[in-house]
Amino acid sequence: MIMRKETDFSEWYNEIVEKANLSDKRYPIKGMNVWTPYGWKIMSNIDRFIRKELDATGHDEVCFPLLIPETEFKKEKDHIKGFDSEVYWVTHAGLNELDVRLVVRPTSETAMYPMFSLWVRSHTDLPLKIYQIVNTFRYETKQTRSFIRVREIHFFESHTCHVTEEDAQRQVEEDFEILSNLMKELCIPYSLLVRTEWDKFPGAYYTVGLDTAMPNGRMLQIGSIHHYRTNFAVPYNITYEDADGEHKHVHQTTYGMSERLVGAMIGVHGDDKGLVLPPAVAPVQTVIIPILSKGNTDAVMKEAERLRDTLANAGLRVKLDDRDERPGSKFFDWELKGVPLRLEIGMRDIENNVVTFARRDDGSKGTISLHDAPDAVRVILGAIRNDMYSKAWDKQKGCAETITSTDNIPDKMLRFGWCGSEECGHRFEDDNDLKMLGTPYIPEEFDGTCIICGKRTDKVAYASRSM
RNA sequence: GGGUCUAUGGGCUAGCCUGGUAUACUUGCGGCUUUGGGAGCCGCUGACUCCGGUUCGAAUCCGGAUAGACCCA
Repeated sequence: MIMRKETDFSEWYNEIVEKANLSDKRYPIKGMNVWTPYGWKIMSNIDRFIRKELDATGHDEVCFPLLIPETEFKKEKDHIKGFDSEVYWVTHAGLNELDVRLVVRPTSETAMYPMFSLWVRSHTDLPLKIYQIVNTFRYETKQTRSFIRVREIHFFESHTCHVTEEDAQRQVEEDFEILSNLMKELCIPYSLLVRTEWDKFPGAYYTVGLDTAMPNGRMLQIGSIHHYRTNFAVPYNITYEDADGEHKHVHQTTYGMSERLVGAMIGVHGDDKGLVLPPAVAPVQTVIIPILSKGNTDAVMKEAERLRDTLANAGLRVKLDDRDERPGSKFFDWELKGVPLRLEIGMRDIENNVVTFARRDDGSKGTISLHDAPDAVRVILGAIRNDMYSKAWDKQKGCAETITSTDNIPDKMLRFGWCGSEECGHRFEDDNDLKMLGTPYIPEEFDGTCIICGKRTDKVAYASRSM
C-alpha cells in the first residue's frame, strides 16, 4: 500500500475511506453513500457527544418530519432563494399529483417554525431550546466526496428562541463553548469567521462559519452558528406575550454540524498508514493482539481473554483480534483502521507480568503492568487525546498566510486587508478563484490597506480555495 | 454552468484498436502448515453497468441512459 497524504490528498482521502471501510460509495445514487458499521460507529460516537453537550445545556431532543409543504417552505423570501436550486421535491403520492408539493428538508427551519409559533405563547415558554439529529437532503451539482460533499447529510441542528437579541447572543456564546468541548474530544482545531453578507445563511442576521484546515491547504467548513434576530419569527409569526401583556417576536439562533466532522477527522489526523482516530470516537479504543507460537497457544489466549474482559469491565471499548493471521498482518489492519492503542501479549510478556503497547498517533512503544492495565490504558488514551489535539492546533496556527498583493497567491488560508465593501470582496473572489471565509469573530488588530482598492483599513479578512 | 476521460467477479486488473474460448493478483469459503511487523501450499465460489442499434455472432463497433474520476468557469 502506498499512500501519500501530503502530495495527493484527494486520492489519499478516497483510498482511506474505502480501505478503512468507513463508507460504501457504490450505492447507485450520486452523493448518497452507505454508512458501513465501522463508519457509523464513529458517527454515532460523535452524535453521542453532541447529545451529551446539548442535553447538559438545557436543549431537548425532538424529531420533525422529513417533508415540508411548499407553502411553509416559501414563507421567508431570502431562505427560499438560497435553497431553491438544491432541494428535492415530492410531487406525487401514488398515482396522484399532489396539490401542494412537498420539499425534502434541506434544513428544518421551515418545518419547525410553524410549530414554534404554536408552542411559544408566553415569555415563560422562553428560552425554547431544541435539537434534532437527522438526515437532510441537498441536490449538490458539484463533485461529491464521502462525508465532505454529499447529497444526503447526517447532521445535528439546534434551534433556539429567546426573549431578546441579547439573550440570543448569549446562546451563540454558549454554542462556542459546546463547540470547544466537542472539538477537544475530536482533536480538531477550528477558526471562527463571520461570513460575508453574500455568503451568510439565507435568512440569517449573521453567520459564524467554523472552518478547519485540510492538508492540501484548503479550508473545510465543519459547521455554522447563526443569529436570526427576528428574520424568521416575523414571517412564521412566532410571538410571545411579555409580562406587560405586549406581544413580541422571538429572537432565534441555530447551530449545526454534520458528518463533515468525520471528513475533518480523517483529513486532520490521518497519515500514510491510514486513519488515526481520537480515543473518544474510536469504535475500538484498544486492540489486543495475542502473539502465539507452537505449544503456548492456549496459555497466551487465556491471558489475552482475561485482559480483554478486565478492560471491557472497566468500560473501555476493546477488541481481541483472535483471527488466524500473523501478527504483522493484524498490526497493519488496525493501523489502517486508526485504533488509538495496540496491546501485544505473548509468552515473553506474560513471564514478565507486562503487556507491550504501541500508540497509533506517534508510533511510540513501551510496556505496562498487567495488574493495573485498565488505569494504564486510560492514562495512555488521555495522553493520546491531548497530544493529538495540541499537535493539530500547532499545525493549524501556522496555516494562515498574510498577503498584501494578489500576485503569486499560495494555496492555503489567506489573511489580508479588506475595506469591507461587497464590490472589493466579489472582485477578490472572482479574479483569483477564491472564496472569502469572512472576518474574525474575535477581532484582530490590523493596520493596512484593502487588497483590492488600496484604501487604508483596520479590517482583516480570510479566504481560501474551497474544498 | 462548460469540457475531458472511465465503467470487466467483493477489490484491483488483462483483453477492446483488428468482433468468436475472459487473464493475473487479491478478498471470501474449506483444508494443511505457520505466528514478536503484510506467511506458504492445495481446492472452491465469483464478473463484461443498463437500454437500443449493426452483425450469423458484441466485453470489444455505433447511439443513448446511469454512475464515477478529473479539468475549467
